[in-house]
Amino acid sequence: MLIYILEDDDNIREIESYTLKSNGYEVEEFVSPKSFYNTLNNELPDLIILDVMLPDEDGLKVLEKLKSNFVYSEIPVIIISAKTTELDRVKGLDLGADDYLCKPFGVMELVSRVKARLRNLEKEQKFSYFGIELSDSERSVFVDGGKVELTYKEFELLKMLISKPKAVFTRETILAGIWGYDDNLGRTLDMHIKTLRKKLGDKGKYIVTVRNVGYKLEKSDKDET
Amino acid sequence: MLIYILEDDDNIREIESYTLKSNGYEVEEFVSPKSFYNTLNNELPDLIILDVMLPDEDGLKVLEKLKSNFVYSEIPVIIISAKTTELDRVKGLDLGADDYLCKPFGVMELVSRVKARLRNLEKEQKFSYFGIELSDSERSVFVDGGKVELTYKEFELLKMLISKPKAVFTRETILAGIWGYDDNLGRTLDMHIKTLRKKLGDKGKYIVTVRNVGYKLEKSDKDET
DNA sequence: GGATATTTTATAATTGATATATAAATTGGA
DNA sequence: TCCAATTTATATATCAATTATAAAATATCC
Repeated sequence: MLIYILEDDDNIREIESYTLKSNGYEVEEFVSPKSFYNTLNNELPDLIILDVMLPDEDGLKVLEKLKSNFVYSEIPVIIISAKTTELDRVKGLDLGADDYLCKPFGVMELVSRVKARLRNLEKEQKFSYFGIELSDSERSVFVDGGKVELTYKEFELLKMLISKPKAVFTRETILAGIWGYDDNLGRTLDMHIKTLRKKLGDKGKYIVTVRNVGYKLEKSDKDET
Repeated sequence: MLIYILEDDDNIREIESYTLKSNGYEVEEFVSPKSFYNTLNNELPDLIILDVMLPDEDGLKVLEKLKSNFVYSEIPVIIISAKTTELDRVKGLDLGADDYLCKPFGVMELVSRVKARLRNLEKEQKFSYFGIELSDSERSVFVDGGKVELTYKEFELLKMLISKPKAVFTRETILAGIWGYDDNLGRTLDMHIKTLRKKLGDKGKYIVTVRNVGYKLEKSDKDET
């Protein structure tokens, strides 16, 4: 589990970082929004810890940007701030923060709140849909009991679709979630849909194209079995 | 959104209940774990607010039971407690609570933290009107329980109309909203209204032409059920 | 460096949107 | 009540946009 910390105070940042690392998390530290944004473009963390009072840019501004861009909006954000009034907390939470911790904070509580936010991700996820079974922890896929070898992108794609069968995922959502793309040019996604369908055999047709929108996983009533 | 409150103190429970209700949530109040469990068997809430010090059974015990049973474990639980030390908070969170709020709490913060927990669930939109059902996330439409396949424009059109039944949408509004047109020339809209009516079958006549203005979705009194 | 995975490019196939022409319905006025 | 004007409905053929596919090029991983 990868955590990004954006905090300009060296002392506090090091306390946070040390605490989380000793609890088994991978941590990247950032002093300014600028370097934070740069790294964010390369790799997405599982959680972000955000200070409010930063030198260049208000932490709440950073929060707003994160939550308004669908590439980042699903990443949990915990604000840690010296601004401690109820109004401050409400502001932060209503802007989309997932938790708000006031300075000075206890390191045990920090860990517990981080754990609480990551709980859903960390537990073993298994999905199944009409003969297609996917285990996240094993990174394995079985179709009608037979193992199917998928590449990284194919697996991520199927995982996204099977995580919520029948729900339509737009091309943008898929490209953002799996590729980290903001803009959609080529036919890369089509390509992976094609190979994934092929590898799923009969069940390949459960991946349904929703023209002008994206794709979904859905077994039509007509399909036997 | 349905919220269950388990809290034995009448004053506090009423404050919580009143606050949440006035923010648009549906609330059920429980004084004892026993009645709480009974109702839980009948209907699952979207969120649970839990007091720690209860007469019969410790609130943390209740929490443990909830989080160890997969039927309930996905429901977010917010603890509200007079036990306010860091250790208390850590205990609650580590047992699986999704948030921990200390008494005395501010009602605004309560609402913000409830919102934060429900944020992911709330965005699913479903509309229905006299046998016509539309799910936005699935991009599906059912008429009298039978699935109807709509094209992109047809779906957008029906979504607009069903989002506010009986309200008249002018041709300009529709063309601007769905086509992005500023000016209205051809018969494109009529065309799509036609195909949409056809696909809705019997219910097609619920799309009413308002001459010189536009269209609306409305079942006339004459139409049998 | 070789095998595999991924992306790009080019082209084909498919589907849905639109324009045009015409028919039908509605309205207001004689 | 009928007629003319206006607006809306319908049918079809064409066009445009989107998606699928195949093959080649590039990147990535042992």
